[in-house]
Amino acid sequence: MGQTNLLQGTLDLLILKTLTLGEMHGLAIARRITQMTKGAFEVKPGSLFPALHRMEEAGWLSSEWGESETNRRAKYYRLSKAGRKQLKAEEEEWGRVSVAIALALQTT
Amino acid sequence: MGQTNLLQGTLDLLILKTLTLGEMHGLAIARRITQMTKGAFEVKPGSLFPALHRMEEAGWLSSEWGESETNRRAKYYRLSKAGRKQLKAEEEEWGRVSVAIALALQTT
DNA sequence: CGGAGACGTATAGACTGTCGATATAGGCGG
DNA sequence: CCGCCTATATCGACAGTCTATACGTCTCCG
Repeated sequence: MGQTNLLQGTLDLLILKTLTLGEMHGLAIARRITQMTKGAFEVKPGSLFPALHRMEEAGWLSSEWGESETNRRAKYYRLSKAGRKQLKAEEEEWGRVSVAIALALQTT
Repeated sequence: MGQTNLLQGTLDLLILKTLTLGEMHGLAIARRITQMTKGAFEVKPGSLFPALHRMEEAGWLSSEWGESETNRRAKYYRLSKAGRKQLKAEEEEWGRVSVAIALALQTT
């Protein structure tokens, strides 16, 4: 049993949300997620890149090669229109799920 | 793409919580979860039983054959001491996770 | 009674997503 | 020039969920 396993299914949501802040390259997204969640989530490369590729495949992201702030070659990702729609859907889904579980947990 | 896919990792939590209401057989647990979450989650047999077996294997539950209210043979599950401890841990974990995601989602 | 259907448990197979480990490549500094 | 950091990438293992299917048995009803 790992330690800070992030809930399956939430990674897409976090990536999409992060990209609303502007285009960003892979590791920068991961860092931003760690930061936004105050360190609660650490996204490992082995999870991040498969997710990015899958999401690009799905048409939610578009990408473009560029250069990072530190002069390394980096692939910049940007939200597509479909991605924005997906984000909205996943935010709503998250709302439903978290309310449902909160409901269950407060049951005496 | 199924419809009401429940987040991986939350099933154990919901089962453990349900069993704090008293011992219960498999399908009754599933029905109770649907009810506690106001229909948001439907736990299918193909998810439920593997989970129950896994959790019993882990020592969180104990089981005993008996008879259901409708006179069918049914296996009654009960929380063990370790199960109560596990529930507490998972409740806390859920708290951390949901706060972290809420934090990320409210980021402007 | 005899068949239909509901109840309850169970498993197999496909599929998806995460993780750890490892690899490559280029820039930067000593 | 060599080691370290950044950045992307992939592979294999693994866990957990879903669909579909199966089987026994109790109840109800014709």
